[in-house]
Amino acid sequence: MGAEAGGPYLPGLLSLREGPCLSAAVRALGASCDVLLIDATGVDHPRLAGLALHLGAVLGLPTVGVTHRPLLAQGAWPQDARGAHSPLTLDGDVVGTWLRTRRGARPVAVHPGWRTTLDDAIAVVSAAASGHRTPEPLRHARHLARIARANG
DNA sequence: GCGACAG
DNA sequence: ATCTTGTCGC
Repeated sequence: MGAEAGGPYLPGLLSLREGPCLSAAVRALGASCDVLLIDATGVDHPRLAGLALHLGAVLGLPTVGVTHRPLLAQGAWPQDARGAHSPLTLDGDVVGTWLRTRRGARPVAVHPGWRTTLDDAIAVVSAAASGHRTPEPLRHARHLARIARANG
């Protein structure tokens, strides 16, 4: 599978670098899915078009984004309780939410993506986290990426 | 020119 | 992202 980056990493232009490779990879799977969990933002973007939204539009698949921190949006952290969440706003609009996936760990930023709502996003990330800060699918993907990188 | 803005 | 060091909880 072609794994060439589409360009250098530049804040706001992540989809230019990761988009081509990711869309090709998802298509290569040849399998259907209910929703794609993307390590990127949605409307929280300089042009309101983060990679989670971009990829979902290109593939025609629902997406939910989750990142360590917001790109431009801001919001106070929720209380330190599992499942607690607080809004992330950009120019007065709620574009995502902080979500405490695990007690004692800093919250993750959750972003509604292509054809998903804020509630959908929270539900998907909460269910996928299951006790860990990072959703299991993303931890698994990173694990596989490390192994692939170690080989050739 | 500098700062910072996903990864 | 990637790297290193230190701390905490299971």
